[in-house]
Amino acid sequence: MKAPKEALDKAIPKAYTPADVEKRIYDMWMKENCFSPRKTSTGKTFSIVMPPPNVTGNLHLGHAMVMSVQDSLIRHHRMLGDETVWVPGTDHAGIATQLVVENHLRQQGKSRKDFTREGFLVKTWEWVETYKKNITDQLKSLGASADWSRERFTFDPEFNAVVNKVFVDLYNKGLIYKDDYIVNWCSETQTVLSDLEVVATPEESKLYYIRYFVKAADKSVIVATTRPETLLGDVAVAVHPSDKRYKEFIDKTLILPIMNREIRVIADERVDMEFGTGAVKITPGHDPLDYEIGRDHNLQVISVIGKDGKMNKNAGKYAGLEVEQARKNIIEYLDNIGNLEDIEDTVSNVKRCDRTKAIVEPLVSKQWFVKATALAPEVMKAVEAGKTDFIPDRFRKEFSNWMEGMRDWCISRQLWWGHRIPAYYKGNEMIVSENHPTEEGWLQDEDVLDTWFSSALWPFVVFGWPDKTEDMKKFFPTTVLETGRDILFFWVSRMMMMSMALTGEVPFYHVYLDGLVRDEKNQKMSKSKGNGMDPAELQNAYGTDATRLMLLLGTTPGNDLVVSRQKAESYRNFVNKLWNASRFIRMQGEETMPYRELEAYLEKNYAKLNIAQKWILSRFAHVSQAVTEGYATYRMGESGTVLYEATWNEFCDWYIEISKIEVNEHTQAVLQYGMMTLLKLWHPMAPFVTEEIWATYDQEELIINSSWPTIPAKFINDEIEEDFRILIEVVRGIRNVRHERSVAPGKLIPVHFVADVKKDLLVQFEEVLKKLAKLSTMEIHKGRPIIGRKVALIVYPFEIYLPLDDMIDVEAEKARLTKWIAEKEKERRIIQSKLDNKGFIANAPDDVKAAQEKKKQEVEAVLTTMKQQLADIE
RNA sequence: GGGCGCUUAGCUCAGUUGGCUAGAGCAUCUCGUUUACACCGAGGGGGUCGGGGGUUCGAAUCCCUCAGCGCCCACCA
Repeated sequence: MKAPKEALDKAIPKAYTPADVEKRIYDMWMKENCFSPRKTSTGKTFSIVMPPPNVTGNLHLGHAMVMSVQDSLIRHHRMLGDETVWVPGTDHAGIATQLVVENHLRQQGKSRKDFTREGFLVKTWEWVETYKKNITDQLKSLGASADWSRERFTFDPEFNAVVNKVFVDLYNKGLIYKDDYIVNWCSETQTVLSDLEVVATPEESKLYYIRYFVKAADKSVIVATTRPETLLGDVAVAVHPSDKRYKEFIDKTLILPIMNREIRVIADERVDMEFGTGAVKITPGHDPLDYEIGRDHNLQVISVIGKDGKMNKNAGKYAGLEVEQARKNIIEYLDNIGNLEDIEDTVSNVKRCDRTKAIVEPLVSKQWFVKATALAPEVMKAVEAGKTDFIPDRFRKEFSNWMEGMRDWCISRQLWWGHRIPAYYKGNEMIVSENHPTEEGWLQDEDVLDTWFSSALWPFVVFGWPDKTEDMKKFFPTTVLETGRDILFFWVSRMMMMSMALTGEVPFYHVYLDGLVRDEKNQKMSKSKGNGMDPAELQNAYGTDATRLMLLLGTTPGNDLVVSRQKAESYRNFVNKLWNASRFIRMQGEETMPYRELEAYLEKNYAKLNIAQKWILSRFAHVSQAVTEGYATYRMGESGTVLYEATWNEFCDWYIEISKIEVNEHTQAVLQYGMMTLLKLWHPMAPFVTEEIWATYDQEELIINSSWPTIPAKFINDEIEEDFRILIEVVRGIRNVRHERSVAPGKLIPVHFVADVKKDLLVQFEEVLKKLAKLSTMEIHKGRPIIGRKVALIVYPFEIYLPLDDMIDVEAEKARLTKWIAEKEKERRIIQSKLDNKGFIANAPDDVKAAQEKKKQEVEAVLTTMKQQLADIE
């Protein structure tokens, strides 16, 4: 029943071309509704909420990695038979989106100010709609098997309603409040930022030493500052209470230069005696620490810098100047009046806006806050109790540390794009309400909420919370949250806080954190560096499956991943290998059987299978277990590596090659079963190519809907695996000798085996050995054959002699044997020393001891033979 | 200033609770037009697991220490 080879040859192209199949397959999955949860037999559920990408963002490789990991988990669990759901969506990304839209407007010569708030929002929604399509299309191109019927947007109207409700609830519970506080102000975006959105970087700057005189005395204190312009807002000078230098000054009154204001010297332990002069000027209006010290000492707050980044009316004659200019003028003036003592070069931490890189000015302002300090303890309790764990575990500690030291979370933003704060004002009255008050005269708060406020609700809002929906019951808490480690604090912590506060439960049982994606030079990829590799480009060049494999294999959770075109290429090659392996199989015969029937058939006929067939089935059983285990423990990188090796180095290199030599009535069944098993095991990671190949096997269902392999226990056969390993080594050994002796590739040579045990193995495998090792004749002896000059090698328990009379170089042979013996002797010594060690005998587990014992026997047998051989040759 | 991570073959990395003669891919060298695949096949070379010390019968794996690199947090003006 040989297949019409030429026909198939034409039908199945020699190389896999991803571009031809990916879109078609994805559309088919959509059409067949493959991504919705299905009620199944296991009774288990598996749910993931997709970290919503910024709606205006472009998908980069970091996203691609996160999505690939999630998709493979989802596909795996779907195949396991769990009721599986992956909820997709996008984030309205307040500040980022607003900046993008403003940029577009700028290119058209317009600015936000040319629009009314409503007009600007209309414009923004237009942009968002086009961007959203763009990003979801990219997600789909990656193969994301998310349930698109559930797609959400963090700023859709329903979401907005929930946000309002949550805000009101938390406000009523005192967990949201409005207060004056020193906040981070970005003068470029004209909004406050949370602590997390501010990055401090060391920058060169000057340290100015300024003298403040004591009132009505001939004494003075010198303070050091990097920001002399804030002097105008000074309300005190602080020293450490135990600083002997300043003991006499405490509670004395100083005259603030320029302003000639009377300020007091106070003592506070937060002052660092080592820094500068040990005396620090206190400006509660423009420094977080000063603000706290000021608060504790009941000091006044004087703001001298306005939200526009200019000196304000409190700055006297400097009012209206840019900060930089004011600084210059002030220093000049202080120098003139003799109060400037010194200027020193220094490096200080400058805080900049994470997004715009503009300098962030600390200033006091009335803002809305979430009382994170009250929410954090519940989260920490849950984490300590192990309700949520972290993969890898080290992030648990990092998370807890951060939670512990957290300050309240500033949630108001002076932006237009975002959930507007549901607070309303009339005169001095304020109400917080889900809906706009019906009476006349109430004006809504102008500010919007930090984007992360709504993202924090994502894991339950997408399931219909606050309603008690079926979905909530079934899918919440979600099984695992996977995301980049860079948003552990931004997002993960806030979801935890909100979830504990609102639902009383953790939002997810596992948090899986990815590392960062880096380029070949080990640099973090980013748009600003211009080294970002575009996933779409890689997908086009090498295929989506190859791109995914690159991101999934050889990685460990939490560790950064270096990507390169070279890597993508090698996975493209692998995908092609898979394709061709199947191509070969399909060229052998057109008949196929449903997977399960095939499995049952092989089980029934197991006894009649040959050794190679039993071997590969056993290997599949073990590999399948290892792959499954990898998924279960969130070590998919390992699953992939194991599979890769099994596919290429075992199935393709050995089994397929042997199947060409040793054909029996079960060959087709084993080949097809093996191939289909591989396809199933690969499907979660390489969905497109596996679905495409699967289709050639004429199965009753799509691979995406098929079940995860559970190889019959009957197929496990450790003894056969061991025997087969020996046969592989025999072949390798002979090939090695041939190569070393430059035996012409096609030349057949005779071989003699000495086999005192396991002779059957050689007999059974004779045909295959002859073909694989290019042997003319094969004789199997007991005891030692006498066949003249020969090359000897030993693959325990066999001795192998190749009578290459015309090619034997006696000296070379002696050298080879001597070297080999030396190596074996060394090995024997190591083993012997272990066995002689009474500690080893007493403490090592039995299987370790038995293995050493066995190895010793083997080594000794080998040594005896080789020494004989060496003597012979001489 | 605190906290964390990394250092294994030329490059990129695996290595689960200590039990190997330390693995893979890419690169490199030799050979090969065997009808699945040159996006291939066969064979080889290459590592005292960053240095030092310790625990142990046994350490790439656990502890201490030093060095280099990287990340996170923080109110040194």
